Amino acid sequence: MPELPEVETMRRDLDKEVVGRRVKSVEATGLRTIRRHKTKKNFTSKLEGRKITGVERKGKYLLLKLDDGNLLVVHLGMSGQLLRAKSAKEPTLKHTHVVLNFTQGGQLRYVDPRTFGELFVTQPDELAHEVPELAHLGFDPLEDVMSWTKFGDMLHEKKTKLKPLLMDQRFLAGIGNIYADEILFAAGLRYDRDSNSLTAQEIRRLYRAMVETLQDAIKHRGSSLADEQYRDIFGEVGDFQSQHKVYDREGEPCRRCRSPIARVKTGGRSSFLCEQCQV
DNA sequence: CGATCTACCTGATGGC
DNA sequence: TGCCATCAGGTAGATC
Repeated sequence: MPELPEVETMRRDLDKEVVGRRVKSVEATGLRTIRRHKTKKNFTSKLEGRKITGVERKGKYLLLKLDDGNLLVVHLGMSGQLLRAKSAKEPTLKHTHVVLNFTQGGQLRYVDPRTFGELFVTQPDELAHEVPELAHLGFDPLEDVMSWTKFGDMLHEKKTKLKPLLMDQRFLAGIGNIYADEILFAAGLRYDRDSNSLTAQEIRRLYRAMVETLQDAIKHRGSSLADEQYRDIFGEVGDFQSQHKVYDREGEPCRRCRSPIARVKTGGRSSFLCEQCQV
């Protein structure tokens, strides 16, 4: 579910809402969400008594810094939500797997119906060998400065289709199925273009489309689709879906040329595009 | 190496 | 009303 804009929206709100708070106690229901820890106690004991000192994001991962130097790593998978509760009395949603109780009152809850997401506590210097998928993340399109010419060199080094490359977290960190389609439309490029076939102008357009689309989506607090499964930490839906040019718009007129948006299946997932505007 | 499939899960939706 | 198939913002691992 959540891609870079949704995770960044949550990061900014968490920075205001939970940084400076101390964890009094932790409730973990079941082991699946905290599967990197062998026991519940092994997870909860690393959080209890700790103060949260900062919140960072790497790609789609949230990293909550603790005052003992450790990190609480959160990956939301397809259906994970972090929700700020002002008190324990607020009704608990089904599929609530982890609850952090703060000393000053209030909670942070992790809810995840499909349980693809996970939480774990680790030491920063052990990230590299304990969490290879995080250590091997590609560059973050908003955090890491890169010239479009360097970006072009990286595209030319790969011999793969454009969309899978944009979504490859080891190449670029944070882009998923929605934003890959939106970025490709904004750049006027098809999902199945060979990454080493782009002209200098197309590379520049793609780089610009990537940065602008992601920034725009953050301004709109991310995308919530029909099921409204993406919610921010206050339980509110995002607004960027109203700005989508192609994603989930099969058969609707292209906002640029009026021809119907097409939907194709590739690699088991849907891609949306305008056959006229994307070449 | 790249492309494609499978598995991990629950829940919503649509056809019959 | 129910039953079944299909689909969903992610990722890793197997296979060809």
